[in-house]
Amino acid sequence: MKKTDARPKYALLEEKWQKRWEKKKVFASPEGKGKKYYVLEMFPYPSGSGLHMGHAFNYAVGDILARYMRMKGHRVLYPMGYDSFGLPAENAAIKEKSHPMKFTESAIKNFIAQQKKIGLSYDWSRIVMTHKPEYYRWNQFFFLKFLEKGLAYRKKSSVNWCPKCDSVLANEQVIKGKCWRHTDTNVEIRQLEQWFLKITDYVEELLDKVDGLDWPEKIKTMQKNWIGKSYGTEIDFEIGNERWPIFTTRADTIYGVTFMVVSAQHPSLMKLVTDKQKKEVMEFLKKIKSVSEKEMETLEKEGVFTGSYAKNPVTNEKVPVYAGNFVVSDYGSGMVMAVPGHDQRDYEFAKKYGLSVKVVIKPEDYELDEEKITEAYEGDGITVSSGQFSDMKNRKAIEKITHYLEKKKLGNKTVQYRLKDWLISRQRYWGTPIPIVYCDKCGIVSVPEKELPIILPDKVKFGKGNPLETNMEFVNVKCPKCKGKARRETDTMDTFFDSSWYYLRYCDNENRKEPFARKKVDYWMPVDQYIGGAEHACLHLLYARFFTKALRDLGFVEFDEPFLKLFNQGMLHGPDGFVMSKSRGNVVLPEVVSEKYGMDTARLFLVSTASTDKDTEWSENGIEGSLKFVNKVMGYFTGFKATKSGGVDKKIESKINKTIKEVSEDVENFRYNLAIIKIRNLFDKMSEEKVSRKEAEIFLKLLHPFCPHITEELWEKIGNKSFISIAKWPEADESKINIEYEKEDEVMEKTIGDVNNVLKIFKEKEKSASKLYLYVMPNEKTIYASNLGEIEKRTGLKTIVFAVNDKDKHDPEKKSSKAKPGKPGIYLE
RNA sequence: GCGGGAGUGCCGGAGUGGUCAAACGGGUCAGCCUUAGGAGCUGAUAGCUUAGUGCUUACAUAGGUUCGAAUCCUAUCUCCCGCACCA
Repeated sequence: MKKTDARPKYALLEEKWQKRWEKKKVFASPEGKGKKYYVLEMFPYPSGSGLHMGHAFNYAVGDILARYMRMKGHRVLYPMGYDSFGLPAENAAIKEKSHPMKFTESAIKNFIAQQKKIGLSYDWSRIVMTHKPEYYRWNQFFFLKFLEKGLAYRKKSSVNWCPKCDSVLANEQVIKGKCWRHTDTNVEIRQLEQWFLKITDYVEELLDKVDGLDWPEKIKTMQKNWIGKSYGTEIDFEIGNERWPIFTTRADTIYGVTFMVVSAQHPSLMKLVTDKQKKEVMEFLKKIKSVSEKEMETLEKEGVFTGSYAKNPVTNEKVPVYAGNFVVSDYGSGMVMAVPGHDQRDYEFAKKYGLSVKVVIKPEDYELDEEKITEAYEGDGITVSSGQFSDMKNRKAIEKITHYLEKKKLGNKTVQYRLKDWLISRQRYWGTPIPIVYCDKCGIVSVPEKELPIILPDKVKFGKGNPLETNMEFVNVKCPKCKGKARRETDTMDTFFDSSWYYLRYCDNENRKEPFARKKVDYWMPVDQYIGGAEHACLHLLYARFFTKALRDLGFVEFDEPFLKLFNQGMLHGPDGFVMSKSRGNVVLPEVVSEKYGMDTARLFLVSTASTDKDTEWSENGIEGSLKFVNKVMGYFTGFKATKSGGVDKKIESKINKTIKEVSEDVENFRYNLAIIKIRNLFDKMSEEKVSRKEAEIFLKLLHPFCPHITEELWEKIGNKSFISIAKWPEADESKINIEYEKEDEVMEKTIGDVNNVLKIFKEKEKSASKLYLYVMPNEKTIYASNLGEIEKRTGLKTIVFAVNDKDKHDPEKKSSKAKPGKPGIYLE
């Protein structure tokens, strides 16, 4: 019962300050002179369930930094907004027979209220919501600009289709063959005509500039892998009378090709299938389609002969062409040359279908016997049985063979990327309408800029298919060019389009004439510190980088990279050990925690258990400790009496300056947990000594980023009229830091420890003592004397200090002879 | 399979060549205060040993480098995360 009574005390206080901050616009961030600092958290998708402790943790991390930077004297831009378009709102609305608009706006309201309760120092006047026409009209605007520039295009191709989303997905949204939102739903491949953004135009820059970013290595590696650059050779094989290009990184093994494999999903597969083989191939295709999800992971390599033969361009040998389930259709050209001697997958396939294995590379230090090998040799070595290319290092052979092919116009050196163009069409309602009209006469026609925004109509029927198609007023339009009958594009944009530039809109969120004023963006951008989870490594973070580069080339911005520094805060796990999420049902709500302990306690606790970049499991086991500390601080300042000036304690002064220095460094490096330890430590020292008002204020300032509400309250209580939120962060005076004091403390600790140890032994022997005699070096006498109170308190003994050379000291057992510098003789009685 | 990260005391976790039996918090135990305490304060919390000492064993496991390792190297095991039949 007792534990829960923190709420009334702190709730009122929190509310009071939150209101004052808002009323006085303490966190407004106008442009101006002085250094700017842009702290940004990935804006949330406003889900109906509101935010939980995991979000609170994320935002607390940013808020602490923002508050620190503000006090440091920077002009801090710290905004919040909502990624409010998207499928979940649409689905939830359908389920609850509501409208996504209604659903979303109430969710946002709820989010804002919750975030305000956490005490986050956002400049709310800069709010951005992507579902508002004032925002998404600029999506449409940018889309048209991209189209003009050739960065947006429409193409029919195999696309990922999620049957549960009822929509296509970008490659980045397909995870292990499943939909990112529906992890139990297999993504299907469909041939559709869709809108793409040419992210591949920037593939080289996206790859190159990753290295220069101050981002976690992990994220950088993930992006690089996603882009997946590999060097190789494109080689034409003749099948029938047609040339079929394939991609390989191992041109050196071309003499070892014994068959070819084309992807079973290859769009032109049937061209290769002879009449005789048709039946067999069809059966095979049917079979691999029915493979369940589970089997996908351990799938055996399977295939079927197509009936065709391919001519090896170097050897002129004819090898059979198989259709196989292990060849990826959309990488390279969807067909591979198979070299079972030097590729394990090909080897397995060859063994299964009785195809021959040829060794054309042999290791330098041992022999390979074609007949006896049990696996492919994938390493480097010397080429053998390779005609004019025999007897050379295989790496060299790659060059030679490629060169030979280039000369004969049968192939060329190429680079392959895994990255594909970004598919942005979605067959769903709750998103930005794509500003395009299809005219029978004129074809694809852009909506003129001055007609923007194309407003997403309210009235649609949800059910099967794309809801926008049910609103005829929306669909049926006049062609902007010929004024004839035309049909509006009903696909909407991927919401990652929205989140690709929201950070720019914060800089000038109310601009009605343009997406943002160049001047303002120049002032604030790039983002100095971006904070968010790692799950966006290959999604949002990649798209946003691409967008920035595209906008740069369109003349909208001047910089290359949007986010200079990225910090991945750890995931907060629920009490059950799993990542906290509504769907798992293990969420802990900030309101509940705040009610029990107060928000400052919760904030303090969240960032003090572990380093903020590590995953943490939520448990209230330790929160009592934070509450105790907050209570102690409150108590201390309630009865605070400053010493009159002149009574400055050098020791405290040293400690304070050291703490300022270290806490500043810790905060700047997200070592909040360590900063808090040092703040607590300082507090312990301060509460033992006499402290001036200035010193007390420094303590409050150090604590403020973590516990903004109580520090405002106490700041006011000790006589300040302004806000501590915008007070100046203390500067450490390093000349005042004296390590001698620390040593003194250590000596004192050691002595107290020794005394307690003796006491313990006394107790075991059932002896008792009430007096402590310390025999110290003459020059140390004052140090011990000044710490007498401390010693008495912590040992519970009446203490008398003698210098070893005091003549009339009480020393019946001659313990004074044991004394050394920093280590007094001890006698108990 | 590839890539990234991690394994520390009863627990959460600091610490990345000596100042380490290891910060800080939690828990537990003991003492004080007290009518009582779930509040506060003090101490203890690897083992043995001792009037404040000394020793042994410890930072996943096994080796190694070093005057010296939780910290560096090698191998192994375990866990987490990302990618995954990319030719």
